Amino acid sequence: MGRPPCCDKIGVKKGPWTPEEDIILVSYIQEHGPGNWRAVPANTGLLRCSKSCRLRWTNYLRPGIKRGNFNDHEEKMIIHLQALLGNRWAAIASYLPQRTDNDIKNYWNTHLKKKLKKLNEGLDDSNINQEGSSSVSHSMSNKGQWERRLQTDIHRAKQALCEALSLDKPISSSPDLGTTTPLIQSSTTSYASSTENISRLLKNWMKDSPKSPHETSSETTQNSFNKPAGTGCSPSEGTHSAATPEGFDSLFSFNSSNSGFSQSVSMDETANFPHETGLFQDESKSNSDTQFPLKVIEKWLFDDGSQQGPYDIIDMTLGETGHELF
DNA sequence: AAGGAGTACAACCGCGGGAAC
DNA sequence: GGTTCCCGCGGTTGTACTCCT
Repeated sequence: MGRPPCCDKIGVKKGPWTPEEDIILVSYIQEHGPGNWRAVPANTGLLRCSKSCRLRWTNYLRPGIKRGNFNDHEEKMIIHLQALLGNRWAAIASYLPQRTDNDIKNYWNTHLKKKLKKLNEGLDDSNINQEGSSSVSHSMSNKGQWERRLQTDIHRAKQALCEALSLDKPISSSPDLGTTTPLIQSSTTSYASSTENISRLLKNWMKDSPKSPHETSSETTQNSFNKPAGTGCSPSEGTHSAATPEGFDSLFSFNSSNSGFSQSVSMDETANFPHETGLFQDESKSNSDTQFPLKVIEKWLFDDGSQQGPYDIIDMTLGETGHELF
C-alpha cells in the first residue's frame, strides 16, 4: 500500500548550502527542470532531503528572484495584501513575482510588523493628544494615500486588461470557456496553454519591452524551465517558469525606469498585474476556491459587465474612499 | 577594541491537501 | 476505500552580520 518512503533521515545534511551544492542542484534542474524533488537527491548525490532541495531552489536559486531591499511600492503592496489575505505568503508572493514567500514573510516579520506597530502607536498617541476627527495623524494620512493610490492602480489595470481582452475576442468569446475567466481554457492541466493566454493578453504591451537585464547568465536556465516540468510545479513555480520570467521581470519591476512597458502602462500600474499572477495561481490550483479575496479580485478583473470593483473589498478593509488625490 | 543587543535572512519543522499505490 | 507519501505552505529557529555602548 502507498508509495515507497521518500527519503530516510539518516545521512541527510542540514544547515547552510554550499556553493558546490548550489551548482549541483542548479545544473541538475537545468537539465531536468524543477519538480520530482524526490529524485533530486538520489540523482545528484546531494546529501539533502528533497524538501530541502525544493526550498533551496524556490527561495534562493530560482531565476527571476529579486533580492535585496524592498522598495516602497512593494512594501505597500505587501502591507495591503497582508491586510486582505492575512498571512498567506504564497498568495501574496504570487502578486510580487520577483519575491519569494519566504522573503516576504521575513520582511513582514522583521520590518513591517514593527513599522505598523509604530504607526499604530503613533496613531494612538495622536488620538490621545488631539481629540476629534480632525486629528488624523500624518502617518495615517500617508497610509490612506497609498491605499487610494492602490485602488486607482487596480482600476487602471482593469481598464488595460479590458482593452487587451477586446483584442482577443475569439478567445474570450469562446463558448467553452468559463464566464468569469474568459482567458482560461477549460483544461486544468497545462500551464503551457495558459502561457499562451497570458502571452496573448500581454503581447501588445510586451512587444515594445526591451530585454530584461536579467537575461544574462540565468537565461539558459530560465529557458529550460519554460517547458512543463511535470506535476511537481507549484503555483509560484508555474508563475515564474511558465510565464517567461524575463517578461514578467520587466512587467513587475517596480524600480524599473527603462522598461518599454512603462510607455503604455505607467509604473504605478505595474502594481496591478497581480491579476496576471493571480490568474496563474488560480489556474494552477485549478478549482481551488479557498482564496476568497483573490477570487473576487480576479472575478472582478475579468468581469467586463461589472461596475463594481475591488473598491468594495478594499472599502471593507479600509472603510474609506477618496479620489481627491487623483 | 570588545562584548552585548538588535537585526536580517536562510533554513528547518510540522501540518494539511491531494495524489499515488 | 484506505493507507502512505509528496508537495506546498506558514510558523519558527539558528546563525551571521551590524550597530551601539
